[in-house]
Order: sequence, then structure tokens, then C-alpha cells
Amino acid sequence: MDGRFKLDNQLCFRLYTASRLITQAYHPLLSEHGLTYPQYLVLLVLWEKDAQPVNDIAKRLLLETNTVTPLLKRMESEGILTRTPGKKDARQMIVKLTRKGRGLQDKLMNVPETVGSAVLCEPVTPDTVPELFGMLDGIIGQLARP
Amino acid sequence: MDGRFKLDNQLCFRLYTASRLITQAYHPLLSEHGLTYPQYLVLLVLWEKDAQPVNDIAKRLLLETNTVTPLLKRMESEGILTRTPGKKDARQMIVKLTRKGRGLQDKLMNVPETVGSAVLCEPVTPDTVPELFGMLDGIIGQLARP
DNA sequence: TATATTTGCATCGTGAACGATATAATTTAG
DNA sequence: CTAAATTATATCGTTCACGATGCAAATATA
Repeated sequence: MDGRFKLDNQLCFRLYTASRLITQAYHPLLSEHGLTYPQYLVLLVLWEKDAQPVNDIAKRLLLETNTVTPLLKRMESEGILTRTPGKKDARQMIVKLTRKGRGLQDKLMNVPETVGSAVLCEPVTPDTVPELFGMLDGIIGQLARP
Repeated sequence: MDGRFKLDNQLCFRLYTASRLITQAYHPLLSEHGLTYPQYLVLLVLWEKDAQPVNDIAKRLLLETNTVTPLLKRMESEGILTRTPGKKDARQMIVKLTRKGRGLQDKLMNVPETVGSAVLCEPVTPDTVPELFGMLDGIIGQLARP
């Protein structure tokens, strides 16, 4: 018996599962405001810097525009943001938060801490989280296509 | 400025991205054999123990049956496995690999190592991987609903 | 042994991901 | 100044995830 195919030896399965479970932890907090987790990520990007073209948002999230475009259109129809053609470059769609989109920040103020504390456990503490960040950043840097 | 909403401070975004990127790394290796990554996970489960009911497979992968059922039906139509009603309990569908499903193990023999080595980087080495495993298992154990 | 509850699986609808492809605007070359 | 190449975004098709719901078989309860 080789062990190379054992599920319990797979890094990817752990990442995949941990990612899914944390997303599930966000779900009740976000759906209360009509948001999904990827939509929340878009909000994080736009709260940091408003009025960005689709491409910049996609690059920041390491996603393709064919994933982000429909997501933004759903958020637009919810009145969270607007998509307007750029003036300098008519190909670009500039994405801008509405008042409602900006206002969501106040309503979600407690989300990061709620989820953060739900994740804390013996091997994952404020002390060890930087180490975890470092390893995940290493993997991401290794695999992200530039 | 608070920092709580900074994308770069989010554990979940890192997990989500790392998971997606590793799955992408599997993609060319698996699609060559007509497989997706979740289908590969099902194979890992069945290679370890063949002839399991849907529920056991779902539990092992921490997925719901409404995710696993369509996935298994696609694999069935590819001739990778069979689904037959259980004899003791007629509600259970027993999932069993075909010769083709078992044979895939040989064809995918090099996959774990290929992906594994693609992920290795400065902060993620054979020495530090157990630490990463421990932290991810901690998070999963914390969030998995029993 | 009827009836109620639980269990195992399936169906349905929605929203991602993502490869492949299309389209229009911009930039570059000739 | 055109024609070709590039860029920004969008569309399409397939496959997950997953909440909600349905249904039939099995089990528990009265």
C-alpha cells in the first residue's frame, strides 16, 4: 500500500474542505443582507478602492472576467453597484459602489470578527495565523499565473 | 482605517484562492482522462474502499448527497462506476467501481507527486507540510458539522 | 399492527468557476 | 492611414456546491 492516493494525505482536499466550510460559516451572516461570499469579496475590493474596471477587480481576486462579470451584473441588479463604460477607454466597464453598497460596510462590521473567532482552535491561534498566512501565500504565489 | 475589511487580512480569501489554484493545477492531469477534481476525490474514496453507499462517500468528503448524487451519475454514465440498490436496505445506492474505474488508478499514478511538487515553495516544504496539515485539520474539525 | 418519525437518496433552482469563443474598442505595424 | 494584433469585456456550456423540498423505505412508537 502506497499512501499516495490516501485522501488523508492530500493537501488539496484539506484546502478545498477548509475553504468550503469557512464559506459556509460566512453564509448566514451574508445571506441576511442578500450577499454571497464571492460578492462579499467584491465588496472588500471596492471598499478598499472604489471605481475600478472589471479587469482590476478580477486580477485582485485572481479570478477571470468571465466569472466576475455575471457576479457584478447580479450585484448591479441588487443596486449594490453601478457599471458604466469608461471615458478614457470605452471597452472598460467602471464598477462603482452605490450608497447602498457603501452602506453595507456598516451592516457587516461584525462579520470578520465573528467568522474569525469561529475558526480559532488549538492549532490556529493569533500566534500561529501568520505562519498559516505565509504558507498559503507561498502556495498562491507558486501557482498564480502572472 | 480599521484593517478588518482588508482583503489581505482575510484567511478565507487565502484558502479560497489556494484551493482554486491547486484545483487548476490538477485540471490538465485529470481532464486528460475525462475527470474533474471532485470526481477524482470520489475515486480516492472508492480506491480506499470499494462498494460504499452514497451517504458514506458524501460523509467522507464532507459534502451533501445532493452534491454527490449528480456527480456519481455523471461518473456512472462515463462507465467509471455502477450504482445499484442495496440488498439489505433498498434505499441505499451502493457505488462500485468498474474495471475502468479501478484501472484509472494506474493511469493517474503520477498525479499526486506532480501536483505535490508543483506546490512546494519556500514556506511549504516536506518539513512544514505537517504543520499546515495540522492547522487545516484544526479549522476543518472546528467547522465540520457533526 | 397501524401510524408517526427518521433515513437515504433524488430533484430543483441559484450562483459561482472556468474553458472556449465572440465582439468591439484600442493599439501597433506596415 | 489602413490592416493586423491586442485588449477589455461579455456570452455560452458544463460541472460543481448547496439550500429547499420531495419521496419511498425503514424504523420507532403507540
